[in-house]
Amino acid sequence: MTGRAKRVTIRTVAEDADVSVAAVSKVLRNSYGVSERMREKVQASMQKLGYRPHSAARGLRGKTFTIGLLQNDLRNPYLPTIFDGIFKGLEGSGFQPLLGVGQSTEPLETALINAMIDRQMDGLIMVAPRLPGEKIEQFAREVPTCIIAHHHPDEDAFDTVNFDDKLGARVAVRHLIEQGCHNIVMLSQALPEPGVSNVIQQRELGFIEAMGGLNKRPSDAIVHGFFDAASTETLIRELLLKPDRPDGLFCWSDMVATQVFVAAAEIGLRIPEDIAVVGYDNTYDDQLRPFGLSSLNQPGYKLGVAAAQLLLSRIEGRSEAEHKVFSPELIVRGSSLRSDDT
Amino acid sequence: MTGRAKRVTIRTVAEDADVSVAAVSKVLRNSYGVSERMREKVQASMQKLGYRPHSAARGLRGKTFTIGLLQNDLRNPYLPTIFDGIFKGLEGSGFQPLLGVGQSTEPLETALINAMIDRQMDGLIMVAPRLPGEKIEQFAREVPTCIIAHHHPDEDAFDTVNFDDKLGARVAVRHLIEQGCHNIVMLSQALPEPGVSNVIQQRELGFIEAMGGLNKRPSDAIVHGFFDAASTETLIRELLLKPDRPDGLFCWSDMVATQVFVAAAEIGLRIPEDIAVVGYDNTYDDQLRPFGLSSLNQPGYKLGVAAAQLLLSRIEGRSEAEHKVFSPELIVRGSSLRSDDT
DNA sequence: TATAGTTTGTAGAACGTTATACAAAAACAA
DNA sequence: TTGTTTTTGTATAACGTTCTACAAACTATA
Repeated sequence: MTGRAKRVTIRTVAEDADVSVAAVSKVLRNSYGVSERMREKVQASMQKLGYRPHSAARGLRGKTFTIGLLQNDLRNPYLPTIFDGIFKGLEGSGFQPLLGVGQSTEPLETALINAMIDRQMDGLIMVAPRLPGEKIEQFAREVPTCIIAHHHPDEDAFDTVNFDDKLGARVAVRHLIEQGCHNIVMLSQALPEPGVSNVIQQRELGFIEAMGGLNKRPSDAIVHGFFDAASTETLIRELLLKPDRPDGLFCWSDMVATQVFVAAAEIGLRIPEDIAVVGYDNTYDDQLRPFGLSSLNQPGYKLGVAAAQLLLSRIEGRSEAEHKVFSPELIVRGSSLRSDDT
Repeated sequence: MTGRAKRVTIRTVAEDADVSVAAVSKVLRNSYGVSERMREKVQASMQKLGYRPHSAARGLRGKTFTIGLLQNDLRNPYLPTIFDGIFKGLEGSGFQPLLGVGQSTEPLETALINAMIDRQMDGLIMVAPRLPGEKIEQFAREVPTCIIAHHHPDEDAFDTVNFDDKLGARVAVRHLIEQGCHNIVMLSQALPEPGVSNVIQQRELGFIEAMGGLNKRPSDAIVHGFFDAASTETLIRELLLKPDRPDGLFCWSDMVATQVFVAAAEIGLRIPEDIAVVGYDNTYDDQLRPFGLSSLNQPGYKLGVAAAQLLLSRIEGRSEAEHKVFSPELIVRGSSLRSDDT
């Protein structure tokens, strides 16, 4: 009954406004050489017919006005703040962001980025990609690219936006030392493929630097969790039950920090008296307030806005790379604050 | 230095394999009329040159092999389970899922869906859309569509996949009554635009049904929270501090339920002794175990897989609508379990 | 009034596919 | 052999845009 209506194309508009197809296209892209009278006539027709440009067709020639966003972990509560920033930064630019989920493996990530390039997207923002630098560089040569949360300070094929992860780790360690911790351990995460560009690796490096003064082999002071929560939990339990269990724990993310809370409670260890805990990302601001988790605040929103702006300017033609680095800030709460009178 | 390499097209392949463009296209779509010898020759060339079809170009004629996913709330921890299911269900189909974020307002959602249609996507899966039924129906006539978590049992323009939300609410209320609660309140959420298709509304309806026997006006028994966490928190506090505060709370989602935990702890109310709490979605399985939140389990994974399959079959040509409804299951934990010996 | 701009509009090739219509070759039947 | 099918491969018109070249109509200048 309701016959699939024929799409309104640039041609339909041209006929309706009684001008050439080329004219309509010009109006659309507001390029040089259209009289006021014509512009109005054409715009009226577009309005009337409800014309919307067909981006697949556009893609064949020029832009698709689409930005590809690469994300790996839908569950990480830190990431939405980044996306909020990206959306904000893209608002009003006419570019439509679309998100692809890489599921944390290199082949899937590669396939996804290829898919985006095949769909002729105009720019890419990757959040914490798993891909090695050379691969990203290769892609970046095909399409304007901006990377969030992956350190490539010397790269010139693409832009990066980061918080200073080394600094964050150093600040955390210093704080734990000030609180009287002697046996500080970092709860990190095993990387599928290690590389200094990785945010976690950077935090490890900062941790090692800051621990330089302590008499402990760094390798012993870093424990690597896993990607799935269950195995990480076992690991945490083991760590907390060891005879020489740590009295200070620096967690690579708030997510694992909450797991520590759970495990500690079940084992009967007090936080911060028995173990002081510092997390990372300052998520869970509302939801887990009673835990009072100390954490490094690094508003993802900032990253997102900056990335969007960089990408837009690159699409506009900029070709020298820019690398933005923001500084995280330690928010001290109950989980690491011991009364100074011991 | 590294000149942007020219893209390998179907034409390049044709030349390399020394056949016609049409032939390559046929191989690509494995359509009728290709000899074994030719198929091999062409595939070898494609392999050698690393050919990848250009979907923007494809879109101009036929399919783009892209599925649009509509999501509204990146922060809801329940949704990733749905997406896992969708990804799984789409795996190996050759369709690439891409996610758009609607940000919970109707105009943005409409714009987003239009953007997807303009990009010539082959199918749409919308998760808990804000759009009214007629609008969805309109879109569904342009492109195969499947809706998750929105009840439209009589619709025939698109498919739906849901858990039975009324049932879940009824089960929750019955359980609370069995646990001796007399003053049961539902903590719901204000809807931007109400409609029975909405999941939350359905839960309210189920709640009212089950409360039928109790001597309280339903309108008093349902409290509506807000979209932002902060205002909802204030509301919860007020509710818990009222002289006739509830002794049983049915929360529309685990997210608000955790807020209740926080507020109760700060006010000094015990769960479940003072208030029994039942949540919805059974998220936070790992992370909040110590809270022991009773909740309605409704694995999103199932929804996702089913939706993907329905969509694929619709793309294949099915035209009669299908409406799948699964049953949620109450998982009883400490937050609502009172020892029976009073 | 010529001549040289400048402004306004149009034709039409191109982008990388798909798919229809058809020609050529091979296989079969009489 | 001759005709009839069937198989295999090709030429080419779309699809909806963009954009370069160019023609036509004005304006300004000499």
